[in-house]
Amino acid sequence: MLELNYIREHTAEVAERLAIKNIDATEILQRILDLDLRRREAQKELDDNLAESNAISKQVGELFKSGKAAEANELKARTAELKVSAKTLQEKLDTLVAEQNNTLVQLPNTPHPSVPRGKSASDNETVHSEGQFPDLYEGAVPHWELASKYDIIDFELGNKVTGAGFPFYKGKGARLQRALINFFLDRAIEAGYHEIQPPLVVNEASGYGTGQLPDKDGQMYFCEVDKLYLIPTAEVPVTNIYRDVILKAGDFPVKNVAYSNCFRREAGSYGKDVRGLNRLHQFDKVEIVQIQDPDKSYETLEEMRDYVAGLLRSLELPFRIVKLCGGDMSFTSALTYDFEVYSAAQERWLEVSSVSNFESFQANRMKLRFKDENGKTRLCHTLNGSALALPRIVASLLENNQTPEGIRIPSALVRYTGFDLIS
RNA sequence: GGAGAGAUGGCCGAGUGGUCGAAGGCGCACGCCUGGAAAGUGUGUAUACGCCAAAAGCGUAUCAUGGGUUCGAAUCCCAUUCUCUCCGCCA
Repeated sequence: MLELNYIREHTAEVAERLAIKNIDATEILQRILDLDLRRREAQKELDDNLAESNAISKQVGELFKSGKAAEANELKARTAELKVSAKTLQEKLDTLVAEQNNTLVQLPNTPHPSVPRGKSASDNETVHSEGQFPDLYEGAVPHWELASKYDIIDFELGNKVTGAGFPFYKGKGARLQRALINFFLDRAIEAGYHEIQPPLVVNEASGYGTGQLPDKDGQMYFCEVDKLYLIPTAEVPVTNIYRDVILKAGDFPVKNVAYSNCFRREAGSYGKDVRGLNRLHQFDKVEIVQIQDPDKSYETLEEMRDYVAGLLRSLELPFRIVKLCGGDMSFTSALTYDFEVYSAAQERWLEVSSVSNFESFQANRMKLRFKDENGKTRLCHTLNGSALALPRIVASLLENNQTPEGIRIPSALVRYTGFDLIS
């Protein structure tokens, strides 16, 4: 949620930045300002009303104490009137506040001025690419075929036991999963992140805090009886640790890392996008989350970007970094870098990480604040990134490293897998 | 799942109808003391919104949440949520 005060003082700038996301916000911003004006007016009226009745109550108490019951009863008549008007004024204020909030939450985050304009993924800007496409031998196949050839991932079994999008990992496939998780966690800890094991289900307030609710609730699995949501990413529980928290300036940067299963309904997805490991309902991901001083969050974003690039380099995967254009960015993000690895047998780029700065957008929803050097309470900036999401990494590892003898494991992983070839 | 107890500030904890945003303690910040530190000591220490050009100041709300009683509620009543203890079940 954008900050009301910021909108009030920088209306034109907010409109300009939202235009990068192809949103003409002038009307809605004007509506927010109008509502704000009316809200303040209503609050003033109500406050004055309550102030008067508070004052009278005090007098009444004193009169009773000094035995002047008659005078006290006279004053009581006035409070009866005030009570009625207070009720009306309160309702009016509540309506205006609700309306203002409802309008405010409809606005997505303002993109950073450097975000390229554009409508769709094709307008994204590739800012970096690295690594060589492998020369596959004649007879190389996509990962789903490798999975069954070496019996390491079983999609059929997943279909039987649960449903599509819930594969079993078996033998060296399972071991590879565990190796990747440990590798990613160890690297994050070396980089100064604090390891967290979060709950995999969260309540409604948490879903709201990171912005999955109310707009994207169809994406999450929901336990009706307990009113709990399965997390679509560890970002949700890990960021919500700091809901309603006021940090000290010295606490920055807060760096947490969490491995978790992620659950996504992915309603409406189909075709080659969901083939094999390309899109699952349950998958593994290591997520890095930082909370930072607003003045330093963009430095931190670059640091996180370099960190993720380092991971892909270690895995010897060809990748590119894409700066998302306004039209392709998420609702909550101010600047996002997507990382895509090249999966050689499918001959396509697979998104394996998304690193974003949310500025104060999530913090405002969550009331995540800090006291600056002057003792002023301000909103923090939040950032997060996948480091990394496993399935597509596995897909490209399998495809890119396949040889007639078997699948070669990159050397950085061997001490985690305990084998260097899947055959 | 059954029975009971409880929810107060960063933490502990007092407060059963008015003068309570809330005693006391701890913690924290700044100062004094000290060669330095500890101890001691003094002051300060919630959040949001509003009024004001702004600061100071003032107003309003907030003692789990929502509603009610009352001129007046942290305090009384109702509902909800959560936590704890005991029993049952269980990795």
